[in-house]
Order: sequence, then structure tokens, then C-alpha cells
Amino acid sequence: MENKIINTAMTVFIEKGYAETSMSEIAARVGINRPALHYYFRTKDKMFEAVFGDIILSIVPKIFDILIQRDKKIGVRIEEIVDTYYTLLLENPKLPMFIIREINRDVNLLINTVTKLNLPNRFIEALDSIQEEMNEGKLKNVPIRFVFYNLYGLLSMPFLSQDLTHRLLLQDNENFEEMLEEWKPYIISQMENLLKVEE
Amino acid sequence: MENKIINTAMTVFIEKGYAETSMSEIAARVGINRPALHYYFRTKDKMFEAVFGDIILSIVPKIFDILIQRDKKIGVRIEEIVDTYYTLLLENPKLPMFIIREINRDVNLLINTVTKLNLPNRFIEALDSIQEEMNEGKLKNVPIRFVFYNLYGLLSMPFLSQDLTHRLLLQDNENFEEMLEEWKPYIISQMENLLKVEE
DNA sequence: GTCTATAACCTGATAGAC
DNA sequence: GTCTATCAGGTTATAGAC
Repeated sequence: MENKIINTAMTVFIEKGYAETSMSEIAARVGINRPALHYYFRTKDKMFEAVFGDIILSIVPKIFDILIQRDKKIGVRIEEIVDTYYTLLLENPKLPMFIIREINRDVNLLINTVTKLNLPNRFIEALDSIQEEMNEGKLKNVPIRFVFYNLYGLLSMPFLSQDLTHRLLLQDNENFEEMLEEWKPYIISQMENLLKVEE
Repeated sequence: MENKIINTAMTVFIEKGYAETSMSEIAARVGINRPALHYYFRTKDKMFEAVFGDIILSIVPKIFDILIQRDKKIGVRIEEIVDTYYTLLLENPKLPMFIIREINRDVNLLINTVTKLNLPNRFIEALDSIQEEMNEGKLKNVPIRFVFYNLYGLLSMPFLSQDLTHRLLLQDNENFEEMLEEWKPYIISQMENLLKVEE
């Protein structure tokens, strides 16, 4: 039951965000009523925190293992990252919107969650690995934050603007998924332009 | 008084978004009470629409006049666009968040507003101008939507993630504005990589 | 564990006095 | 025009019966 609640809550929270999600709706979708919800997670906040942790775990660590594979060319690694996120985001297209909306509401939510989940260690490990490649001249020396802006900016933009995309940027006979495949090589090309060293 | 309300409402709406803004707060900031607010704009919706129109006018048309200046190299035009948006966004750092949040809430809001403001004509004019440059081989032939994703993805990312940036991505002695100046050449380089034809 | 009932509060909106 | 008073509806959360 607790799992069923978490899963349902996750769906609704991702769809509507914290502020516009009501306990009533979650309860209704689960098939119980409000007081029963409060029995499992005493407050809306505590329930959200539980959900948020699961969501972060589904997003953040994905990138680490791929980034540190130094035997692979950067273009190949980027392609793997894009593929991995495409799979995740096609199942949850509102995830990027959810993440930035909730970070905007309260940064500490993310910071505390990441800390609790012991992610900073793996985070630093991945960053160090990239930094070392830059120092060795195998990648261009670009501040990490700009690598972040580039990758997530390009990756999330179609999803952040998906309603607009559907209304204005897609041809009649075209679907979102096809467009993403067309977009993929541009992401890779841009990341290579940013990071790849001429041989 | 009506202007004072609009300006105050704009500040609060941009800060918190439609859903989390209450009429009480706007009234309190203006220095009157709720019923007085409802006297000027009968409903919260109508008030928001008025504010939203002003905001769209401050964002969307800026890009048109710059894009159609075909005598200027694309890198120069991009730099002008970045400078223009930097000025606007440094005054209103939450504007990108506001726009995508409200579009996500209801796309038709943007579509209707843009239509009412007679912007589609100028929009099409700018697009046609760019498309013609592509057909003439003066720019690479890139689908317009990908130009949009690139430009706005790179431009808005620092602002969308500004809280995270302040907490994790800035050095101690560094401020946001300095970082943006450092970021600017990367935006230009990426847009050139996307659009510029080798000579 | 799950329910009914209820408390306490905040929201947008309106009626009517001044 | 701006106020007080009020309405109807929504919210989270809890107490207590079963």
C-alpha cells in the first residue's frame, strides 16, 4: 500500500508540481481517502520528500557511470547519455519541468535530498574524472558549469517547451519522438564542438 | 492606480507564478485590500492576462528586428540578441522560469496573447528572412525549431538553474553577472557552429 | 488500517455601506 | 473608488469510532 501511494503520488506530483497537487487527488487516485493518506505519510511535505528522493535517484546517477568511461570518445559518451535520458524522459516528459519548478520553489530540497542519498561522492568522482581528461588535453578545458548548461539546456529544451513544440514547431505529420531523433545529432555535434580536441 | 496594480502584480506573478500568487498578496503590496483589487480587474484571470500581455511584449519582439539584419554576420546578430536578453533577464531573472511555467500550465494563454498582440506577422517575417538566408546558402540549413532550442536552451539555462548555480556552480568570489559574461562567447560559438557556413 | 466528522485556515469573488 | 462583511469552496491536518 505504501508503495502504491508513492507511485501514484509520484505521477501526480510530476504532472502538476507540489503546489498544485492536492492530497485529495492523490487519495482519490489511490482509492482511499485523505485521512488514510495522512496515516502513512503524516504531512504532504514528508510525502513529497519521499517521492522527490526516488525521482532524483532516477535522474542524477545515470550520468555518472557514462561520464567516467574514458576509453570511449566523448561523442560516444554523449550519445549514450542522450539515449539514456531520452528513454527516461519519453516515459516522463514533464520531468524536466518538475525538477526546475521544484528547485525554483526551494533549492534546499535538492541539496538535502542529494546529500541524504550520498550522491555527492559519486558526483565529485565524475567531475574529477572529466577534469583530469581536460588537464591531460584529451578534452577542451571548459568550466564544468558550462558543460552542464550545454548538455542539460539542449537536452531538456524540447521537453520544457513540449506544449509549444506540439502546437507550433511540429509539422502535421510529425510526432514528438521522431523530432527528438532528428534533434539528437545536433546535441552531440554541439557537445563535441564544446569539448572535442582537434586531432 | 491601475498602473500601480499592474506593475505590482507583474512583480509578484513573475516571482511566484500564477498558481502560487494570491490576490491578498498583491493587494497588500499595493496597499489596498482584496475587494478593491477586484474592482479594477474583476477576476484574477483577467488581471493575469493583462500582465501576461505586457510581459510577452517585453520578450518576444526583441528578437525579430535583430534577426532580419542580413547585412550583419550571424555571430554579430547572436551577440546582439544575447546582450539584449541579458539586459532584460538580469533585471528579471525569474522571467524564463515564469514563461515556461505558465506555458506548461496552459499553452493557449501564450497562443491567444501572441495572436491578440498581432505578433504572428512579425514572427513569420523573421522566420522567412532566416529561411531565405538558408536557401541562399548563407546560413546552414537547420530546421527553425532547432535554432530555437539551441538559442533559448543556452540562453535560459543559467537563469532557470540560477538557485542551483548560486549554490553549487559559482566560486566563492564570483558573482552571477560575471559568470554570464564568461558564458556569452560559448553561446555565440555554439550558434555559429550551428548556423555558420564555412567560407 | 481505514473510515466519518470536524477543525482551522486560506482562497477568489461579490453585495452593499460610505 | 475604497471599504467591511460575507459567501462558497478549496486546502491540510487531526480526533475518534470501527
